[in-house]
Amino acid sequence: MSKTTIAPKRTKPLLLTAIGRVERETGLAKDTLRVWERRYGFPKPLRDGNGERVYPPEQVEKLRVIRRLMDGGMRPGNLVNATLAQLSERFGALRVERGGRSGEPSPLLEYLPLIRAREAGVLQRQLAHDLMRLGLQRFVVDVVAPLNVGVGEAWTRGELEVYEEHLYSEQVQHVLRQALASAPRMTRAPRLLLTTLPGEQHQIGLLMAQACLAVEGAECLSLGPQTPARDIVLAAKAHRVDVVGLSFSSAIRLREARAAVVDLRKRLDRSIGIWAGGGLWSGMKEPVAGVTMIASLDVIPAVLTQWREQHSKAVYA
Amino acid sequence: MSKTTIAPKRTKPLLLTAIGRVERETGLAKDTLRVWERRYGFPKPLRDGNGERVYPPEQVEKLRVIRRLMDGGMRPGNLVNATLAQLSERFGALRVERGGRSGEPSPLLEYLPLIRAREAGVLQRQLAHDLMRLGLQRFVVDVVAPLNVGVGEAWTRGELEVYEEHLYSEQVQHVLRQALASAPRMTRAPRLLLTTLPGEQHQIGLLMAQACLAVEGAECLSLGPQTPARDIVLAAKAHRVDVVGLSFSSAIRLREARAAVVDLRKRLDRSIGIWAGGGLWSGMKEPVAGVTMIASLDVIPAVLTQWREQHSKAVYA
DNA sequence: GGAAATATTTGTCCTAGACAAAAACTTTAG
DNA sequence: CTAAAGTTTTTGTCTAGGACAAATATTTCC
Repeated sequence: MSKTTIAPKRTKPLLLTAIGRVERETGLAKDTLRVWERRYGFPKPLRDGNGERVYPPEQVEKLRVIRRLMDGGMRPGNLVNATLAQLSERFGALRVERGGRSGEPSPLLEYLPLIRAREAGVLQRQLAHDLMRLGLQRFVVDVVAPLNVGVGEAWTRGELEVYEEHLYSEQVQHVLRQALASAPRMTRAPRLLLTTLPGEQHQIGLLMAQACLAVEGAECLSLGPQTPARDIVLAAKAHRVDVVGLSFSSAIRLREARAAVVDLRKRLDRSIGIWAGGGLWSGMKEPVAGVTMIASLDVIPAVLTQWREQHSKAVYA
Repeated sequence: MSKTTIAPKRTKPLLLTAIGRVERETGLAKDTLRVWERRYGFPKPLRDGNGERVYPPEQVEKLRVIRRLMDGGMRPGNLVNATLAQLSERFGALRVERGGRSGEPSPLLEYLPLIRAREAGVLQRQLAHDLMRLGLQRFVVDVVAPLNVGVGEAWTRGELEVYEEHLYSEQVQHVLRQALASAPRMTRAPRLLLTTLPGEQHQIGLLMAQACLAVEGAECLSLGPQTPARDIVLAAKAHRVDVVGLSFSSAIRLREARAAVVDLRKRLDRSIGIWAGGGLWSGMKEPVAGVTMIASLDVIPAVLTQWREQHSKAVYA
């Protein structure tokens, strides 16, 4: 290189975002961003001195909105060439039926204002209060679970900001962990290893499951979120667990999740059960062989009972 | 298409892994995997019917080991053409000086056996005991922080499995959250918004910071990990915080972290401070303008005091 | 010894084409 | 009118090989 590089060589203009960063911020893969540009003409990033894409903030913002509408079930083809204003209007049209049954007195009505008002303290106290009132089991099933669905939907419809959802998660997690810590530690069978697969970040599903299981006396060992399949196999072996429990929020693609579970089933010793739970499976048709699907927290006690019956038979027969 | 597609079209052979999954499992980008194949001849995946790469498990395993050695500072060029056995030997040669000062009576000696023995219950009791004995502040600074570093190093050297580290994290998190819940909730200035940037998953750093800050009476609001810059800005505004606190483990590249912090500084109102903490910054030379770097939890009280002094001056002067 | 210049290594980005899975739409049968 | 079966469109992910700058290692010079 010559010595004429006195001028700063690559001072990226203020706030323009490279493709890698856009991928991280929007969750849209680099390949996807490029193919949209080719097909739909949006996004249309500027280019820096090296011919590399740089995205102005408005485009990143619009991508974010599109992503959100897509999470609600819309397809990009119709979205990319709409204006931001037009996109905002479409939030109302999002399908709401995700959870299924409605009409019940949802805790959402009570809690959503608290989340919206950003009253972290009040929110936490209300949660703690409901926990006291209902007991851990009912609190999880009747309050936290539907609340989660509701918050997810509200977010999808654009009624909540990301940070409001983050704050909510944090409070719920705090309350649940506290409750778990004070719950008596049982050591009845089955021994369970709880975790999520890589890509699934939501911890709350895991905590809810742990709570329901702990209440029923099962011995839980949680690895936290995102354990690679290989390490789940190793851990299950090392800790001699009877069952591996996996949690899936509905924020993940059904196909991928299915494939991952099938893969794990292949790698894991047949004597170890796999229980796959979470909102994701509620819409599923065909089950995976050798895997118990738990579409709702309600059925955990039944699944446990069944396991214990089968297992005691196997042992004493 | 003809109707001769009676034979199953694309039954992926058992346990072979497509490039997307390898990316998720090893953390190596698709581009990187392809460029290594071109340059070094490893990995050398098979091809499926469509000419797409499928990786056999041994290669994925080796990639995982390589990734681990690279996290310890080695470079791929020398690693990719070594056998698995040769790679194992190199774990011993990893640089150990990361933390800097050593020779202190490390809690690692006491705890590592517990983690290794997979005694979740004992581990948690020991942590709780030390918490009682030392108080939250000292517990965090003298036990959890060095323990974290030690566990990270042990993992890097191949002395711990991923699932052992996961289990450790989960226990520590539990104990810390419990302690935080029972700590009195102060409402003294400054108001802090705590979170991590996208890509930084480690929650423990965040919790440690929260603990140290809570002890000093600062009002903390944690959003949990991985809040996009845009949402940090919105949240800081909505909650009228004085300072945004960010935690960085050393598992992230310094350059990217720096860029992200600089970017946030640009977007955030100048009246709102940014405190960037975590193991990552201990090796840093030049600070970022307008950002307070907190290389160690020790200095949090001092930083708080300083902020309070400056701020009271500003208000009453 | 240490600083400066040079060389190598390495990750990320580029283009533009291909194809299969999923979704939407159309047709056919009961 | 519903349901199954077939067709078309939409969409994401994969491919190849080239390019380049940042990071790291090595040599040269004082």
